[in-house]
Amino acid sequence: MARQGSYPKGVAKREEILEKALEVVARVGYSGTTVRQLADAVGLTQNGLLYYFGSKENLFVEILRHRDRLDDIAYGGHEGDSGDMGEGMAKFIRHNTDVPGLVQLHAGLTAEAISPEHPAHAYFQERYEVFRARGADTVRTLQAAGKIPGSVDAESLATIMLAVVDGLQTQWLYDPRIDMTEHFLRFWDQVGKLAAPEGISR
Amino acid sequence: MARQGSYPKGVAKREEILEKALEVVARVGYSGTTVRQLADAVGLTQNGLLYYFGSKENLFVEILRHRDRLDDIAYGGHEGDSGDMGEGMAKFIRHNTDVPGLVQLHAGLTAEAISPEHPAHAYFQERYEVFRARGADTVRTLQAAGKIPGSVDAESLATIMLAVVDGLQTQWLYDPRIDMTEHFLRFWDQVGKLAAPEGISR
DNA sequence: GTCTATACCTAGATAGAC
DNA sequence: GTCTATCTAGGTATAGAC
Repeated sequence: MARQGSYPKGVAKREEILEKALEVVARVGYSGTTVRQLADAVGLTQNGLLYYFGSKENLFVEILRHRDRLDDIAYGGHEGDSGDMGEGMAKFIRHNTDVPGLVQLHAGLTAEAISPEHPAHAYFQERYEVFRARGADTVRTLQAAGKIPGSVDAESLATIMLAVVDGLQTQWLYDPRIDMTEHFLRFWDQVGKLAAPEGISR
Repeated sequence: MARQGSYPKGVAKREEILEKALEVVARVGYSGTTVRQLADAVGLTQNGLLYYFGSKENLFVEILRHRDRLDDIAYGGHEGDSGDMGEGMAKFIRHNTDVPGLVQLHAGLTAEAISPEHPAHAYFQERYEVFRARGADTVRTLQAAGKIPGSVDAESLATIMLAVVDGLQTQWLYDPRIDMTEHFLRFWDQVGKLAAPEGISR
């Protein structure tokens, strides 16, 4: 079907829209942003823009996917460095502090897409699953290395960690004085202490 | 100004609307619910309903306040029983499992009301503050009783606990197989273990 | 004080011209 | 690939009946 975007111009415009949209969302906030505003920002009419993404929701999902790709490169922390799981997460959180618009978009869409019919539902559902699975894997690696006790349930810890990150972001959005990174590190510290309580090794 | 609702009939109708709205939201979901549907459910026109609450958002905030009052009575856990902080929370979470519509409403509005201009913003902001303060107080009580080490920052633990609850709810909304209560209890268990690591008291 | 009817506005989506 | 025109849905404001 010769997918749209196969022509250089279209591809470039798509990119431009993604970039600008991010800027606008960052400034205006997610719920406040309308398609028209975004269209204005790139010199298109509403429908000129929708031609590229089909719908508002689709555009926003694309923004998040775009971010995921970038983050995955920057903070992926795939191979090897699982010893620094906490520090990797902390870096990621710290980075998020600089892009409140994105965080708001993420939080907003997450909530909106809870109904299974929502166009963005699959994206988030899958994202949660992937992150939980990855997290659990890393935890198991840490357990094998003796950094986390084997008694801890890997899936559960991964789930809780994700919850902490999500939850802290919400609170931060309501009160930017809240230091997400610090709170997360305190949480992670406690997890670490479980392995080596009060300097007693066993 | 002779506030509306000073007449018995109005008061009763308000109650009825609140109840029915809850039912509808529970069934249709938050984002799917329209004012017209709610109006139909209580045998009013759209504007007949809006007469009572002014706007859609206002109505929803009222629903949440209403729930807060009920929950506060049922799971408030104010005086004395702070020793069971975790169990109290767990009960609350377990209860939420039975009212997914409410949880969805809460999650949806929380995200939507992040912009400071949103009519529900103040409600959530204040709620977070109150819950953090209350939680921190309880933590301090537990510390005084030696159930949590003094080295833990009470505010931080309260913040994290709130985050865990919020975050678990989101994941649960995306996948009801996730056992929020169990995950929360695991989390809380670990907190407890910090005080008595591996049976070593100090 | 309680409620209806009407009219209005915003915002997203669709169809078809260019 | 982009625009104009048009449609629809849903929330809101106002006037006034009961």
